[in-house]
Amino acid sequence: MTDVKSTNNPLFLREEELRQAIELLFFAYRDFTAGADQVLKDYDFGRAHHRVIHFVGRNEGMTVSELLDILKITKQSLNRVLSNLIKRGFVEQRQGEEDRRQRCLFLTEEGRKLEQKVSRVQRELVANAFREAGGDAVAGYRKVLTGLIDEEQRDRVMRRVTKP
Amino acid sequence: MTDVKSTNNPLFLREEELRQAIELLFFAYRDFTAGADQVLKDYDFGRAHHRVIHFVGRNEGMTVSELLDILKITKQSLNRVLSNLIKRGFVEQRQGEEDRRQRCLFLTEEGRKLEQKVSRVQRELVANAFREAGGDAVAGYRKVLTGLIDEEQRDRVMRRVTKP
DNA sequence: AATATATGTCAACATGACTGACGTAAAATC
DNA sequence: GATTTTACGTCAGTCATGTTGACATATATT
Repeated sequence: MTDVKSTNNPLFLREEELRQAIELLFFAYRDFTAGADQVLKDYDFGRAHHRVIHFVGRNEGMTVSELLDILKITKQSLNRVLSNLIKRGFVEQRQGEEDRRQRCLFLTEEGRKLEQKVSRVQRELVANAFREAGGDAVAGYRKVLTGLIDEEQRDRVMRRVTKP
Repeated sequence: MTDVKSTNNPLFLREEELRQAIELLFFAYRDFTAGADQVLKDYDFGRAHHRVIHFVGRNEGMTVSELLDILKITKQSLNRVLSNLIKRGFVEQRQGEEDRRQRCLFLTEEGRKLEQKVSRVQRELVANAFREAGGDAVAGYRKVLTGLIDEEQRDRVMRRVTKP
Protein backbone atom coordinates (compact mmCIF):
# COMPACT_ATOMS: atom_id res chain seq x y z
CA MET A 1 0.00 0.00 0.00
CA THR A 2 1.30 3.41 -0.91
CA ASP A 3 2.39 5.51 2.02
CA VAL A 4 0.16 8.52 1.56
CA LYS A 5 1.84 10.23 4.47
CA SER A 6 5.27 10.05 2.91
CA THR A 7 7.16 13.26 3.58
CA ASN A 8 7.75 13.74 -0.09
CA ASN A 9 4.13 13.54 -1.08
CA PRO A 10 3.15 17.16 -1.77
CA LEU A 11 -0.54 16.25 -1.92
CA PHE A 12 -0.51 15.00 1.61
CA LEU A 13 1.34 18.03 2.88
CA ARG A 14 -1.18 20.20 1.15
CA GLU A 15 -4.10 18.35 2.67
CA GLU A 16 -2.59 18.42 6.12
CA GLU A 17 -1.83 22.11 5.79
CA LEU A 18 -5.42 22.80 4.80
CA ARG A 19 -6.80 20.72 7.63
CA GLN A 20 -4.71 22.67 10.08
CA ALA A 21 -5.88 25.94 8.61
CA ILE A 22 -9.48 24.83 9.04
CA GLU A 23 -8.99 23.79 12.63
CA LEU A 24 -7.18 27.00 13.38
CA LEU A 25 -10.16 28.95 12.13
CA PHE A 26 -12.46 26.91 14.35
CA PHE A 27 -10.45 27.50 17.50
CA ALA A 28 -9.77 31.16 16.74
CA TYR A 29 -13.44 31.86 16.13
CA ARG A 30 -14.45 29.99 19.25
CA ASP A 31 -12.17 32.03 21.48
CA PHE A 32 -12.80 35.25 19.59
CA THR A 33 -16.51 35.08 20.36
CA ALA A 34 -16.11 33.91 23.95
CA GLY A 35 -15.20 37.33 25.38
CA ALA A 36 -18.14 39.13 23.84
CA ASP A 37 -20.53 36.38 24.89
CA GLN A 38 -19.40 36.86 28.46
CA VAL A 39 -20.20 40.58 28.47
CA LEU A 40 -23.54 40.08 26.75
CA LYS A 41 -24.64 37.55 29.32
CA ASP A 42 -24.82 40.33 31.92
CA TYR A 43 -27.52 41.94 29.82
CA ASP A 44 -29.30 38.69 29.06
CA PHE A 45 -28.39 39.12 25.44
CA GLY A 46 -26.97 36.47 23.15
CA ARG A 47 -24.88 36.43 20.03
CA ALA A 48 -27.90 37.27 17.91
CA HIS A 49 -28.44 40.54 19.78
CA HIS A 50 -24.78 41.31 19.45
CA ARG A 51 -24.82 40.93 15.71
CA VAL A 52 -27.75 43.32 15.43
CA ILE A 53 -26.10 45.90 17.65
CA HIS A 54 -22.85 45.54 15.80
CA PHE A 55 -24.26 46.02 12.32
CA VAL A 56 -26.73 48.73 13.25
CA GLY A 57 -23.87 50.53 14.99
CA ARG A 58 -21.76 50.37 11.89
CA ASN A 59 -24.59 51.25 9.53
CA GLU A 60 -26.78 53.75 11.31
CA GLY A 61 -30.06 54.17 9.54
CA MET A 62 -29.91 50.85 7.74
CA THR A 63 -33.24 49.23 6.95
CA VAL A 64 -34.57 45.95 8.29
CA SER A 65 -34.17 44.23 4.94
CA GLU A 66 -30.56 45.32 4.62
CA LEU A 67 -29.92 43.82 8.03
CA LEU A 68 -31.68 40.61 7.05
CA ASP A 69 -29.53 40.40 3.98
CA ILE A 70 -26.35 40.67 6.01
CA LEU A 71 -27.34 38.25 8.71
CA LYS A 72 -28.89 35.75 6.35
CA ILE A 73 -31.64 34.79 8.75
CA THR A 74 -35.40 34.99 8.43
CA LYS A 75 -37.35 38.03 9.44
CA GLN A 76 -39.14 36.00 12.09
CA SER A 77 -35.81 35.11 13.63
CA LEU A 78 -34.60 38.68 13.48
CA ASN A 79 -37.83 40.01 14.83
CA ARG A 80 -37.48 38.22 18.12
CA VAL A 81 -34.15 39.78 18.96
CA LEU A 82 -34.84 43.11 17.28
CA SER A 83 -38.12 43.77 19.04
CA ASN A 84 -36.44 42.80 22.28
CA LEU A 85 -33.64 45.30 21.67
CA ILE A 86 -36.18 47.99 20.83
CA LYS A 87 -38.36 47.23 23.82
CA ARG A 88 -35.36 47.42 26.10
CA GLY A 89 -34.19 50.67 24.57
CA PHE A 90 -30.96 49.69 22.84
CA VAL A 91 -32.20 50.18 19.30
CA GLU A 92 -34.77 52.51 17.83
CA GLN A 93 -36.64 52.63 14.57
CA ARG A 94 -37.59 55.64 12.49
CA GLN A 95 -39.82 55.62 9.49
CA GLY A 96 -37.89 56.00 6.24
CA GLU A 97 -38.07 59.51 4.84
CA GLU A 98 -38.15 58.63 1.18
CA ASP A 99 -39.84 55.27 1.47
CA ARG A 100 -42.08 55.36 4.46
CA ARG A 101 -42.54 51.60 4.50
CA GLN A 102 -38.97 51.23 5.64
CA ARG A 103 -37.96 51.14 9.27
CA CYS A 104 -34.52 52.64 9.63
CA LEU A 105 -32.52 51.36 12.56
CA PHE A 106 -30.40 53.35 14.98
CA LEU A 107 -28.65 52.67 18.25
CA THR A 108 -29.86 54.65 21.24
CA GLU A 109 -27.35 56.16 23.65
CA GLU A 110 -27.70 53.02 25.73
CA GLY A 111 -27.17 50.89 22.64
CA ARG A 112 -24.06 52.76 21.69
CA LYS A 113 -22.66 52.25 25.16
CA LEU A 114 -23.24 48.54 25.02
CA GLU A 115 -21.82 48.32 21.52
CA GLN A 116 -18.67 50.08 22.68
CA LYS A 117 -18.35 47.83 25.69
CA VAL A 118 -18.65 44.61 23.77
CA SER A 119 -16.66 45.77 20.80
CA ARG A 120 -13.85 46.89 23.05
CA VAL A 121 -13.28 43.36 24.31
CA GLN A 122 -13.03 42.05 20.80
CA ARG A 123 -10.93 44.91 19.53
CA GLU A 124 -8.44 44.41 22.32
CA LEU A 125 -8.16 40.74 21.51
CA VAL A 126 -7.64 41.43 17.82
CA ALA A 127 -5.27 44.31 18.56
CA ASN A 128 -3.08 41.98 20.62
CA ALA A 129 -3.09 39.35 17.92
CA PHE A 130 -2.22 41.98 15.32
CA ARG A 131 0.57 43.44 17.40
CA GLU A 132 2.11 40.05 18.04
CA ALA A 133 1.81 39.04 14.41
CA GLY A 134 3.08 42.21 12.76
CA GLY A 135 1.91 44.29 9.84
CA ASP A 136 2.70 41.85 7.07
CA ALA A 137 0.80 39.12 8.84
CA VAL A 138 -2.19 41.41 9.20
CA ALA A 139 -2.21 42.01 5.48
CA GLY A 140 -2.08 38.26 4.93
CA TYR A 141 -4.91 37.68 7.36
CA ARG A 142 -7.03 40.11 5.42
CA LYS A 143 -6.20 38.59 2.08
CA VAL A 144 -7.01 35.05 3.12
CA LEU A 145 -10.22 35.89 4.96
CA THR A 146 -11.38 37.95 2.03
CA GLY A 147 -10.81 34.94 -0.18
CA LEU A 148 -13.02 32.84 2.09
CA ILE A 149 -16.00 35.06 1.47
CA ASP A 150 -18.45 33.75 -1.07
CA GLU A 151 -17.13 34.90 -4.40
CA GLU A 152 -20.53 35.95 -5.69
CA GLN A 153 -20.95 38.46 -2.92
CA ARG A 154 -17.35 39.26 -2.14
CA ASP A 155 -17.28 42.72 -3.68
CA ARG A 156 -20.52 43.74 -2.11
CA VAL A 157 -19.49 42.46 1.29
CA MET A 158 -16.07 44.07 1.13
CA ARG A 159 -17.57 47.38 0.18
CA ARG A 160 -19.74 47.12 3.24
CA VAL A 161 -16.85 46.15 5.47
CA THR A 162 -14.52 48.90 4.36
CA LYS A 163 -16.93 51.69 3.52
CA PRO A 164 -18.35 53.26 6.66
CA MET B 1 -16.63 69.16 18.66
CA THR B 2 -13.44 67.33 17.83
CA ASP B 3 -13.49 65.45 14.56
CA VAL B 4 -12.72 61.96 15.78
CA LYS B 5 -12.72 60.70 12.24
CA SER B 6 -9.98 63.08 11.15
CA THR B 7 -7.66 61.33 8.76
CA ASN B 8 -4.71 62.18 10.92
CA ASN B 9 -6.07 60.62 14.07
CA PRO B 10 -4.14 57.37 14.41
CA LEU B 11 -6.44 56.13 17.16
CA PHE B 12 -9.43 56.28 14.90
CA LEU B 13 -7.64 54.55 12.08
CA ARG B 14 -6.62 51.83 14.46
CA GLU B 15 -10.16 51.36 15.73
CA GLU B 16 -11.59 51.32 12.24
CA GLU B 17 -8.97 48.82 11.13
CA LEU B 18 -9.85 46.57 14.04
CA ARG B 19 -13.55 46.84 13.38
CA GLN B 20 -13.00 45.84 9.81
CA ALA B 21 -10.90 42.88 10.88
CA ILE B 22 -13.68 41.75 13.18
CA GLU B 23 -16.34 42.03 10.53
CA LEU B 24 -14.15 40.24 8.06
CA LEU B 25 -13.85 37.34 10.46
CA PHE B 26 -17.61 37.23 10.83
CA PHE B 27 -18.30 37.10 7.11
CA ALA B 28 -15.49 34.69 6.37
CA TYR B 29 -16.63 32.28 9.04
CA ARG B 30 -20.22 32.53 7.90
CA ASP B 31 -19.38 31.59 4.34
CA PHE B 32 -16.74 29.09 5.36
CA THR B 33 -19.28 27.02 7.26
CA ALA B 34 -22.05 27.34 4.69
CA GLY B 35 -20.64 24.73 2.30
CA ALA B 36 -20.22 22.04 4.90
CA ASP B 37 -23.66 22.71 6.33
CA GLN B 38 -25.12 22.09 2.91
CA VAL B 39 -23.53 18.66 2.59
CA LEU B 40 -24.45 17.66 6.13
CA LYS B 41 -28.09 18.50 5.56
CA ASP B 42 -28.36 15.55 3.18
CA TYR B 43 -27.54 13.28 6.09
CA ASP B 44 -29.76 15.13 8.55
CA PHE B 45 -26.69 16.11 10.46
CA GLY B 46 -25.88 19.56 11.78
CA ARG B 47 -22.80 21.45 12.69
CA ALA B 48 -22.54 19.67 16.02
CA HIS B 49 -22.27 16.30 14.29
CA HIS B 50 -19.71 17.72 11.94
CA ARG B 51 -17.50 18.88 14.76
CA VAL B 52 -17.55 15.44 16.34
CA ILE B 53 -16.73 13.72 13.07
CA HIS B 54 -14.00 16.20 12.35
CA PHE B 55 -12.22 15.87 15.67
CA VAL B 56 -12.65 12.14 16.01
CA GLY B 57 -11.30 11.80 12.48
CA ARG B 58 -8.26 13.80 13.33
CA ASN B 59 -7.72 12.15 16.70
CA GLU B 60 -8.69 8.52 16.30
CA GLY B 61 -9.01 6.84 19.65
CA MET B 62 -9.57 10.01 21.59
CA THR B 63 -11.70 9.74 24.72
CA VAL B 64 -15.05 11.35 25.37
CA SER B 65 -13.59 13.76 27.90
CA GLU B 66 -10.90 14.89 25.51
CA LEU B 67 -13.59 15.63 22.98
CA LEU B 68 -15.64 17.50 25.57
CA ASP B 69 -12.61 19.57 26.41
CA ILE B 70 -12.12 20.59 22.80
CA LEU B 71 -15.73 21.36 22.06
CA LYS B 72 -16.36 23.10 25.36
CA ILE B 73 -19.90 21.84 25.64
CA THR B 74 -21.56 19.71 28.30
CA LYS B 75 -21.55 15.96 28.16
CA GLN B 76 -25.33 16.00 27.89
CA SER B 77 -25.09 18.11 24.78
CA LEU B 78 -22.39 15.96 23.30
CA ASN B 79 -24.22 12.80 24.15
CA ARG B 80 -27.16 13.68 22.02
CA VAL B 81 -25.16 14.01 18.84
CA LEU B 82 -22.61 11.36 19.71
CA SER B 83 -25.13 8.64 20.44
CA ASN B 84 -26.89 9.56 17.23
CA LEU B 85 -23.66 9.18 15.27
CA ILE B 86 -22.99 5.85 16.93
CA LYS B 87 -26.49 4.58 16.37
CA ARG B 88 -26.29 5.49 12.71
CA GLY B 89 -22.91 3.86 12.31
CA PHE B 90 -20.61 6.80 11.66
CA VAL B 91 -18.68 6.58 14.93
CA GLU B 92 -17.80 3.65 17.14
CA GLN B 93 -16.60 3.34 20.68
CA ARG B 94 -14.11 0.90 22.13
CA GLN B 95 -13.34 0.42 25.77
CA GLY B 96 -9.98 1.95 26.76
CA GLU B 97 -7.26 -0.66 27.12
CA GLU B 98 -5.41 0.90 30.01
CA ASP B 99 -8.32 2.62 31.66
CA ARG B 100 -11.42 0.62 30.95
CA ARG B 101 -13.73 3.41 32.06
CA GLN B 102 -12.78 5.36 28.98
CA ARG B 103 -14.66 5.10 25.71
CA CYS B 104 -12.27 5.65 22.85
CA LEU B 105 -13.81 7.07 19.73
CA PHE B 106 -13.20 6.02 16.14
CA LEU B 107 -14.77 6.74 12.78
CA THR B 108 -16.29 3.78 10.99
CA GLU B 109 -15.71 3.34 7.26
CA GLU B 110 -18.97 5.17 6.70
CA GLY B 111 -17.82 7.91 9.05
CA ARG B 112 -14.54 8.31 7.26
CA LYS B 113 -16.35 8.65 3.96
CA LEU B 114 -18.59 11.38 5.28
CA GLU B 115 -15.68 13.15 6.92
CA GLN B 116 -13.83 13.16 3.61
CA LYS B 117 -16.81 14.42 1.74
CA VAL B 118 -17.47 17.33 4.05
CA SER B 119 -13.85 18.16 4.60
CA ARG B 120 -13.25 18.27 0.89
CA VAL B 121 -15.68 21.13 0.41
CA GLN B 122 -13.98 23.16 3.08
CA ARG B 123 -10.48 22.27 1.94
CA GLU B 124 -11.27 23.37 -1.58
CA LEU B 125 -12.57 26.68 -0.34
CA VAL B 126 -9.51 27.27 1.81
CA ALA B 127 -7.19 26.06 -0.93
CA ASN B 128 -8.63 28.62 -3.32
CA ALA B 129 -8.30 31.39 -0.77
CA PHE B 130 -4.70 30.34 -0.08
CA ARG B 131 -3.82 30.18 -3.73
CA GLU B 132 -5.26 33.60 -4.43
CA ALA B 133 -3.60 35.11 -1.39
CA GLY B 134 -0.14 33.61 -1.77
CA GLY B 135 2.31 31.97 0.62
CA ASP B 136 3.22 35.02 2.66
CA ALA B 137 -0.41 35.79 3.25
CA VAL B 138 -1.00 32.24 4.43
CA ALA B 139 1.78 32.60 6.98
CA GLY B 140 0.18 35.83 8.16
CA TYR B 141 -3.23 34.21 8.40
CA ARG B 142 -1.77 31.54 10.63
CA LYS B 143 0.04 34.00 12.85
CA VAL B 144 -2.98 36.18 13.43
CA LEU B 145 -5.43 33.35 14.03
CA THR B 146 -3.00 31.73 16.42
CA GLY B 147 -2.89 35.00 18.33
CA LEU B 148 -6.67 34.98 18.63
CA ILE B 149 -6.65 31.71 20.51
CA ASP B 150 -6.99 32.04 24.25
CA GLU B 151 -3.49 32.60 25.53
CA GLU B 152 -3.86 30.20 28.43
CA GLN B 153 -4.55 27.30 26.13
CA ARG B 154 -2.72 28.42 23.04
CA ASP B 155 0.19 26.03 23.30
CA ARG B 156 -1.99 23.07 24.06
CA VAL B 157 -4.37 23.88 21.22
CA MET B 158 -1.59 24.46 18.73
CA ARG B 159 0.02 21.20 19.64
CA ARG B 160 -3.27 19.53 18.92
CA VAL B 161 -3.74 21.35 15.66
CA THR B 162 -0.28 20.64 14.29
CA LYS B 163 0.47 17.28 15.84
CA PRO B 164 -1.48 14.49 14.14
C1' DA C 1 -13.43 -0.03 52.16
C1' DA C 2 -14.07 4.54 50.81
C1' DT C 3 -13.57 7.90 47.42
C1' DA C 4 -12.78 9.82 42.93
C1' DT C 5 -13.21 9.59 37.97
C1' DA C 6 -15.22 8.57 33.26
C1' DT C 7 -19.19 8.00 31.30
C1' DG C 8 -24.25 7.65 30.49
C1' DT C 9 -28.95 9.17 31.18
C1' DC C 10 -33.39 11.45 32.57
C1' DA C 11 -35.84 15.71 32.77
C1' DA C 12 -36.68 20.48 32.16
C1' DC C 13 -35.54 24.61 29.97
C1' DA C 14 -33.45 28.64 26.82
C1' DT C 15 -31.84 30.41 22.59
C1' DG C 16 -31.95 31.09 18.04
C1' DA C 17 -32.71 29.17 13.89
C1' DC C 18 -36.63 27.38 10.60
C1' DT C 19 -41.40 27.05 7.78
C1' DG C 20 -45.92 28.58 6.69
C1' DA C 21 -49.75 31.63 6.89
C1' DC C 22 -51.73 35.98 7.24
C1' DG C 23 -52.13 41.27 7.92
C1' DT C 24 -51.16 46.18 6.98
C1' DA C 25 -49.33 50.26 5.06
C1' DA C 26 -47.09 52.40 1.42
C1' DA C 27 -45.13 52.40 -3.15
C1' DA C 28 -45.20 51.14 -7.86
C1' DT C 29 -47.60 49.83 -11.84
C1' DC C 30 -51.34 49.11 -14.91
C1' DG D 1 -58.05 54.96 -9.60
C1' DA D 2 -57.65 50.08 -9.02
C1' DT D 3 -54.35 46.44 -8.61
C1' DT D 4 -50.15 44.49 -7.48
C1' DT D 5 -45.81 44.49 -5.24
C1' DT D 6 -42.83 45.59 -1.47
C1' DA D 7 -41.34 46.27 3.42
C1' DC D 8 -42.38 44.95 7.50
C1' DG D 9 -44.80 42.72 11.50
C1' DT D 10 -46.81 38.76 13.76
C1' DC D 11 -48.87 34.25 15.19
C1' DA D 12 -48.01 29.40 15.60
C1' DG D 13 -45.45 25.38 15.51
C1' DT D 14 -40.99 22.89 14.98
C1' DC D 15 -36.05 21.78 15.26
C1' DA D 16 -31.08 21.86 16.63
C1' DT D 17 -28.17 22.71 20.04
C1' DG D 18 -26.88 24.53 24.03
C1' DT D 19 -27.75 24.78 29.43
C1' DT D 20 -28.54 22.89 34.78
C1' DG D 21 -29.31 19.54 38.04
C1' DA D 22 -29.84 14.96 39.73
C1' DC D 23 -28.67 10.36 39.73
C1' DA D 24 -26.53 5.61 38.12
C1' DT D 25 -22.73 2.46 37.00
C1' DA D 26 -18.29 0.72 36.28
C1' DT D 27 -13.64 1.20 37.12
C1' DA D 28 -9.42 3.36 39.30
C1' DT D 29 -7.20 5.31 43.02
C1' DT D 30 -6.28 6.03 47.76
